[in-house]
Amino acid sequence: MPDNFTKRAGWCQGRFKGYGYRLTLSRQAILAVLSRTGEHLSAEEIYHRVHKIHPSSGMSTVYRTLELLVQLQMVHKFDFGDGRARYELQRSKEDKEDHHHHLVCLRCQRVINYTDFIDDEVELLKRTEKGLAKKYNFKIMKHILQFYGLCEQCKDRE
Amino acid sequence: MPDNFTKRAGWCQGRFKGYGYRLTLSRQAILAVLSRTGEHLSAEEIYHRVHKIHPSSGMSTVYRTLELLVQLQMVHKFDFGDGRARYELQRSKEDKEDHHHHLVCLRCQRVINYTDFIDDEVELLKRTEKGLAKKYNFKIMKHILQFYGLCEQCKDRE
DNA sequence: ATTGTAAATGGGACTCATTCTCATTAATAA
DNA sequence: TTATTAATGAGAATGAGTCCCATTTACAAT
Ligand SMILES: [Mn+2]
Ligand SMILES: [Mn+2]
Ligand SMILES: [Zn+2]
Ligand SMILES: [Zn+2]
Repeated sequence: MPDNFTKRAGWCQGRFKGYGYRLTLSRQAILAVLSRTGEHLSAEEIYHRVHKIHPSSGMSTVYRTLELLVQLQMVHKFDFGDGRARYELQRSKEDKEDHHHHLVCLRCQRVINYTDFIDDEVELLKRTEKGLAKKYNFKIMKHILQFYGLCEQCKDRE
Repeated sequence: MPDNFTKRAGWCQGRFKGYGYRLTLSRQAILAVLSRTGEHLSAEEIYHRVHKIHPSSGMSTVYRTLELLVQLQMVHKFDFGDGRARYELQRSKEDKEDHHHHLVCLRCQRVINYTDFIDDEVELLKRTEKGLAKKYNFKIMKHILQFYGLCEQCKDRE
């Protein structure tokens, strides 16, 4: 009986192969790492975890693969403002349960996924997108909405 | 009769001095450049324009001054996803006429300021911030909301 | 105007995330 | 098995931004 992580990794691998790319050991390891975490990992953090599974993988491959996964929309790439990109696996393409936004602590870099208010937000964003697209004749492809501040642990410190 | 740009630059200089900092030629030049543009300039672009006014200014000073201006909230720093920060003068601290969000072209990097829907957006953001602050005991200090896509000129190209 | 002083500067060395290059390896189809 | 060619890993290169420090400059006090 495979656990959820393993199942998810398997599904990802299938999807990946479906696009016609070769499923190498490095790529398997990267997908495994992304599948089994809920964190927002940097390329370096991913590299370290991949290294435990498949020590001969290199940083170049990690970057290359992440870039590819982002392009295939299997992974989301975020910039939380600390100078290094973060990556997060797209869980269900059929959104709803997966769709969330982020709260980022400016002090400890903790990232909280939140789904509260998402419905209101999504509705407003859709409306805004439609209005902007028409007024500026702009094809909107994505948006970024993030809140920054101090988390519970950091706001009282020192 | 000083034009608007000159007036704005003068106002900025006064504000800057009010904080107790020395008004050097480099700083004057940087404020002048920011005052007379509506664009979202990178540090390098600012450096080039400053160089025309005051050729002996260096990049270090441009970066240092921008950092200071951001800290004083006289300038906003943005990341539009192309690997270099952009800077924009805060025009009126008393918001309203100044408050806007951004539409960013992924192809030509053009940035459009828009104020449409701003009221709705601001209201939703305020509500969301309040809810998140309570639920996650998080002190929210700022947010980022940006739309990305293809501008009028780029969407039809090839 | 002159001077004393700390603030600010400029330029070049440095950092560090990411990208590039290229000789070698390995996944897949035949 | 083998041929093909995508993918890799190591390390060099890139480039935005930061840091250091000897020199200069703004400006307050004379
Ligand atoms: Mn997330
Ligand atoms: Mn703007
Ligand atoms: Zn924190
Ligand atoms: Zn464009």
